[in-house]
Amino acid sequence: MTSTPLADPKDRSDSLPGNQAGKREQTKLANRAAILEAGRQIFAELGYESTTVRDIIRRTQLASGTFYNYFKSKEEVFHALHDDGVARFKPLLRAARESAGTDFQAFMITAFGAYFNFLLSDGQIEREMAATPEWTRVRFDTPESLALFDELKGDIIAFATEFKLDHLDPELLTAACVGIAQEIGERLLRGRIKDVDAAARFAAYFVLGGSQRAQSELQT
Amino acid sequence: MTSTPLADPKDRSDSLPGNQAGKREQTKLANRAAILEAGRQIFAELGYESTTVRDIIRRTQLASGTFYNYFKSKEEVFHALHDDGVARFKPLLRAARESAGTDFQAFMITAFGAYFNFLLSDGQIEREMAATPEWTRVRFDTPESLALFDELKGDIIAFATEFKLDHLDPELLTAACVGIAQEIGERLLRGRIKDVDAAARFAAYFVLGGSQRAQSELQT
DNA sequence: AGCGATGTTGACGCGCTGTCAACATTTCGC
DNA sequence: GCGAAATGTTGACAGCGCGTCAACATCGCT
Repeated sequence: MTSTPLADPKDRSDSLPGNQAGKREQTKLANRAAILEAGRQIFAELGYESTTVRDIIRRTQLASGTFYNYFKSKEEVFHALHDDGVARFKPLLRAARESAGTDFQAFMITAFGAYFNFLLSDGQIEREMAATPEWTRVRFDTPESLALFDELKGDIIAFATEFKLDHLDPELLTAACVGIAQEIGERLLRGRIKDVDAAARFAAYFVLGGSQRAQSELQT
Repeated sequence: MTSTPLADPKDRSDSLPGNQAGKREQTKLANRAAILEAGRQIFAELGYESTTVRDIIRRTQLASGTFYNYFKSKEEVFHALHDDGVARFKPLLRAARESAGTDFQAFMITAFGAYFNFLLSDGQIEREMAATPEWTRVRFDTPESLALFDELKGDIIAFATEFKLDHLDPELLTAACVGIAQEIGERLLRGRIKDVDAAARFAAYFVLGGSQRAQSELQT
């Protein structure tokens, strides 16, 4: 990086109304957005495995080489889209925590419900499964989603402390919650399970009862 | 080029009296086995995504075209290996059911324990994860594994009936068990969780308590 | 031995990948 | 404004994996 010390390099935005950034900056944003949008569509149409970088770039006005100015591979596009989803879901989880206060049960019901509804309505990438052969799945754990898991783990630890579930490994507890959410969520997406609210309540009570039972049995 | 014939042509093993199957049949078996074994190795070394059909066939003595006489794609090889694993695990699950009799708790502990130990010792393909970047997973639901799920679902239904858990959707219950097993199993494989037996007991008690709680709360 | 059946071989055409030199546009000092 | 440098775009290209297929080798049977 050449650190151009002469004059402020990027201060072209001199309080001009409407003129937000340099043209270069604008098209960069636009191109990136175009690639992401094209990727979203193609992944939903062809599934992750079958789509190629060419498929994505062909849906835009850009040349093939340009793709690599923005992403290293289709995987990176998928990651970006996935992280987008995580970012959209995060506030929902936080809302669940805040509205629940210290009520573990309320938290669980709201959180599972939020996740399942999110999958069905907003989970743009997750729909990719619909185009994917029944038997294949690709799943990514981006730093972004790991951060979400950690946040969830924090919540779970807080409640576990509150309810004196002190014999439970938070790692195991979080894993169980995530696994349940994943597996039921997938069946909801595939239409193998229909009733979203019932599923959320089931999952929530399952976790509650499971935690208590594990706690009492694992006293040592 | 190495004009190495596959099985040396001069091997007139027909002198052996106990030679039952035709030579054709034998080499077919041998070739298939060679491809599968090569696939097992390569998948473990490179991970599913990065390995190519060429990588697999290159590790054998066969020509590239021959691969397609046995499998349509690397995916099909992976499926076969996966089904192999399922077939090896199935008896363990059955043993768990039989040794447990009508004891739901014993069944769950044994079953989870069997699965986790299987993953760590025998789960040949699942090791593929070790070579896979931290954040990518590919998972397959072959007919074979779906059959296993169904068998498990049958067991769960039986116990649910026995214990009058009649308000629980078996689909949800099975999904929860599978999700827990998957997620904890993965953490075991990645070394994020260490104690296998503790994990099995946790999972078992979690399912027991979860089922009961969900049953009593979902009375309507 | 001889002949059809069956399996193997590797070269081929195709499409995708990632790169790069040539080109176009923007930015900035003057 | 103007010209040069910085920055971004383009599409052609070499490399490689894919799946096919005609030629070939081997087997099984009479």
